[in-house]
Amino acid sequence: MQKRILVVEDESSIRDMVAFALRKADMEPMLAADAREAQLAVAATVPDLILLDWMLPGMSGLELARRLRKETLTAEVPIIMLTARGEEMDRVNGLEAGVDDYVVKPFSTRELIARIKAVLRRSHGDDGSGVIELGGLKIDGPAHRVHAGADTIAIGPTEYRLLHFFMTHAERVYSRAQLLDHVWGGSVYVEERTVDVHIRRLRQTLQPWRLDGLIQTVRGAGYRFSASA
Amino acid sequence: MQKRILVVEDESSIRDMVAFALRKADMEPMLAADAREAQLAVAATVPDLILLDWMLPGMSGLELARRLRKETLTAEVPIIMLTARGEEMDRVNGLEAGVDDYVVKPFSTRELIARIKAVLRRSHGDDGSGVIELGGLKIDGPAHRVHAGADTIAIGPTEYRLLHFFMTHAERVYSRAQLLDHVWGGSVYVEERTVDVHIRRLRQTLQPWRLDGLIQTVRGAGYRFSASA
DNA sequence: GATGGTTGTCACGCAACCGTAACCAAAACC
DNA sequence: GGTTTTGGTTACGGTTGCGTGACAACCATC
Repeated sequence: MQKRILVVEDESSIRDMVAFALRKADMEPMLAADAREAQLAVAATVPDLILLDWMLPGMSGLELARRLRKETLTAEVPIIMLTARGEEMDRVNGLEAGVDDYVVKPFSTRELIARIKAVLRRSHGDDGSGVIELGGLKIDGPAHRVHAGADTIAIGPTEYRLLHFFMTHAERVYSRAQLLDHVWGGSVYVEERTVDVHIRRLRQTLQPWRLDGLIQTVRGAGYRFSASA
Repeated sequence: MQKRILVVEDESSIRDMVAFALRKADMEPMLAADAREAQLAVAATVPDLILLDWMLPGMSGLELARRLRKETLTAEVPIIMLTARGEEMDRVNGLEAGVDDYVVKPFSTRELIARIKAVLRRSHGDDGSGVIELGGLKIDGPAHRVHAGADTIAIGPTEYRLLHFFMTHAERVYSRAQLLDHVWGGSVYVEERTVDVHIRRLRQTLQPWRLDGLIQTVRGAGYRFSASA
């Protein structure tokens, strides 16, 4: 199925270049020059991924990312930010806003496409219905349910959000700080070790189905959900 | 290792400017004023990257790009095109001809060098997705994993950081002090000989896959990661 | 206001990991 | 051939990071 990519970029030459590269890679570009246009576009059709320039007229890309994350429609849509050299130090802020990846300008179109595909692959298993199945575990977004084979797994709210984040971002390591930002929402302050405890609880609820191995510890780095080994 | 960049540009002032910038960035310029000179130069020495002006006397840069793509010698060499403003609509044809990137005139030398480096990085196993493959070893940054073929290699935190640094800076010798700086982070003080021990440990973890030879000792200078022999 | 469930924090313990020193092997130098 | 320098290898004490169990605070429901 063709993926729809929303490109929010005020510089027309970059926008056109990206649009062409997307078409060539069999993806459908949606173009917007500023935050307002972006919001209109999103209201019309929800894209599969959003490509967001860091600097935009009116509202910064970061601010727009925050708002999109709060909207129900776009909360789950992955975001890739385009940053110029020297804006890199702000990655920290971006990760707090729930940005999935960064591409530093100047970039080659191949590099950009590779990143987009990587992010889409990560949120893969999601066929658009909101149901994801990975490693014998099935999470049903709309129904807010978790299944292992025929069984339904009883799971608490935080555990559910954590698991959902992991399954939409599989095969990638996230630090405690990143998990707090993505799952708890950057605004509240909680101890980093709290993540450990919830990881433990999640593993414990998955244990009866021998699925606790899906959540792996990467010493010194964080945690990873992985269906392989 | 010095990279050879073939510059095909009929305007001598631009050619000289680019040549100067390349030398400053530790790259070796090869100069050509038209398509014929370019083909002769390529026949003599295959460059690592080709910088091609859109407008050339005799044959258009685009046409030359197409021909170079068909030659076995140059089929894999990345191409960056230089286009004047207003020629932008033709990007479409360029991308179809297998051009890797564009730089629009007028450009700053800094931007040009940045683009060149980005494209070279990609042609060196780094496609921008954070996964690098060199000498039968694959390191996956986002997943924080190391692979040899189908196997996943278990590796400790410091070993991982060391390997990651080596693979992003292959074919170059680094002293113990430099490695401490880059891998440990300049702030903490540790003995230089500590590096030896971690090199040893890294070699040991790679040994079962006969990949320990990738890390070479350069007596009196330091260590080097090399995929070639 | 009692009950059951959920959440964040802490303290403890264990295993993995790290840095250092000491010793051994191999070059390089004279 | 002997000495010096450089790197390889090993063993070990100390530290750190993570898993775990316990617990108080909170919330909703009855």
